[in-house]
Amino acid sequence: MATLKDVARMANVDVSTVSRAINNTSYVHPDTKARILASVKELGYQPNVIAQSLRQGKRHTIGVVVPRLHMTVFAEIMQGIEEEARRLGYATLICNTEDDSKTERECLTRLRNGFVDGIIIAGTGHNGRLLRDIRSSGLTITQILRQQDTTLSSVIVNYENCGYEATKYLESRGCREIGLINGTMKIAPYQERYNGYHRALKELGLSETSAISSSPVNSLEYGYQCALDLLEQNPNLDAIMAAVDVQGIGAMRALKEQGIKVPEQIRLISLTGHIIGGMLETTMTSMEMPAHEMGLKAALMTIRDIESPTEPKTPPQHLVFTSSLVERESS
Amino acid sequence: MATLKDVARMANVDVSTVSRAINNTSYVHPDTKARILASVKELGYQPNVIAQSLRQGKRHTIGVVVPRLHMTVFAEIMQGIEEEARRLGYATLICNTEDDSKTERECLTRLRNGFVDGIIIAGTGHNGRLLRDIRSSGLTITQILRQQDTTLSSVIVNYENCGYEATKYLESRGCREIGLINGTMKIAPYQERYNGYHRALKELGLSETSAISSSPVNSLEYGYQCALDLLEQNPNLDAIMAAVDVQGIGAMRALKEQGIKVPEQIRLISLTGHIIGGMLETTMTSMEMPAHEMGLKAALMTIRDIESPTEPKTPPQHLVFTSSLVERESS
DNA sequence: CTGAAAGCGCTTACAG
DNA sequence: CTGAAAGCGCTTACAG
Repeated sequence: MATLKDVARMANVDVSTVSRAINNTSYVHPDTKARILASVKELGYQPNVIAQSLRQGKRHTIGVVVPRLHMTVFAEIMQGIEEEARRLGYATLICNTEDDSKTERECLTRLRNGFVDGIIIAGTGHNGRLLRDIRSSGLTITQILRQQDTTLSSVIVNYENCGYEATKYLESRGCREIGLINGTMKIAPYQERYNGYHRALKELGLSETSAISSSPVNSLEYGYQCALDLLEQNPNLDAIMAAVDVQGIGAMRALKEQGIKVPEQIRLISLTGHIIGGMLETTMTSMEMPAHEMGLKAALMTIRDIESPTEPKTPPQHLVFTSSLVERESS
Repeated sequence: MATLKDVARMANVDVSTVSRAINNTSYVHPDTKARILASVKELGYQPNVIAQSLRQGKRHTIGVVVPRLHMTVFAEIMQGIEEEARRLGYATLICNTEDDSKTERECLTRLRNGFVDGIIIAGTGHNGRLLRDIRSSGLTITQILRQQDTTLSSVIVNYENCGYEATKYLESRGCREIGLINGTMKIAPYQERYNGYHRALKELGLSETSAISSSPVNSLEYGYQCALDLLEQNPNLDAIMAAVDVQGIGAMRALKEQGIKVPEQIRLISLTGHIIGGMLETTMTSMEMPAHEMGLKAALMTIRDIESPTEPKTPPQHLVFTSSLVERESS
């Protein structure tokens, strides 16, 4: 790769002049500039972003740390983040943690040491200390979808309300034995969805049936397994709420194998719907969040904070969105 | 963030000694070392990888450029790549292009200028020149799944055979009017799947019915639209081959809406299956590739080449895998 | 065993 | 309008 020095030599000027000509950072005589740009072109010069970063202390890059992208709402959020970041001149680096706290720690450690100016994370909840350290070392951190720490900014959904509304909806459709497929309560959204479910049941005078399996939470198998568990726990089950879409898909398969008809015998609803719900053989009713917009907002908040000149950084901001019910065939 | 200098000052030694102590790069007196490590701990020192990279000319990072992760086989390949990279001490940065050549160019340009030592790419086919430039500037490039350029290494599947075998299989199940949902022929795998399909039809004396829509190739809508097109083109259609899973899911929905039974009236097969196929209401027969292993191999090839001391780099290597048929309910 | 110096490729006050 | 110098945070020959 050609460097500034090579260009300078070829154009017979100092490297500083080349830098100025390329970045339009101060006036350069048109003739000189022309000569320089010709050399740049001939050598195919490309600035080394690593050197720029080191020098400027800014990398115009944000890191995004998510549990999974595959078949989850994170894929949609990611698109929003990328779109907004691109618009504002930032690149994005994605890291998958598979909801493993050790992997997450590795990702965070790598990102903090110079790769990025800020981090958007849907965390495992196990690296709270590290996250606060990173924050206080000057990087911007925004929590997305999972608010594990109120001292850090966040863009989330009112999950409690989401679980509450879905339960009320099912009851209004005549269901009395409503089961919940959930995830570990250590992760905020799962805890809150459960709270909403619980509150609604109490108000309605209904009793609880819920399941948590041991497979990775965001998997089809998890939903499949949990659905079978629910059926065993409660033979009179007449509705299933799945925390996320993939669980719902797995549950649908389990019901099919048991010869149970959806929605005739059991109504099914996903609490975190995304695009696939409308394209299944039996389309799935779901609570849907404005994922794309949430991504946009998270990117905007993050970049604004990165570029804010105030020190210490601005206080944490919390943006709460609401999911809305999209009725389809499964309920 | 604390720097080497801070640690050096605190431990009363030179920065070079700190560097040596931390990296175990030469003997340091145990007492000095202890003092240094104590300071490191107290200051919470973390090396700045940007500075390390600039200095060493190596970043121990590979970039992965893919069209999409969401609901595609790339998600699975990605897991393989990440697993192997991690094992070998490399980090991975993912870039989504959404199969847009402009976005792809931006990603590549950003990555080349210092971010990574090598790139694994499933390309759009529109930046061949840029890729060769990057290659000749010293970065390792490995094509995954899409071999657009034989002068660059690749890890792919024998798509021609895949299309051929699937067609023969459907014929053996009694199908005579076999439709193909494909993607743009400019992308190698689509062209090759078509070739295999075509070859089989010719051998069997059957005629062609195929569809390409205008939505993004990897989308549910695309499959849905194409299925409707196929039905219109050929009222006697008795089988559909979808290039990828999401297309197959969309097609299944279209058939359901038309009141057509799968597999009784139309058999359905996906040429690029992954995990979701086994969890649908009607599980989907598909040709499956060893995606995880392909990811491992791509990462290994890439990192081996990065670390190979020979200059110019080793000649391109091509690894070809074969898909195998997994029979499920849809056929 | 450890320090002083050079340098990775840039940018940016400071002169002139 | 342009050059010379310093410095971002490291690593690594070179001395001693």
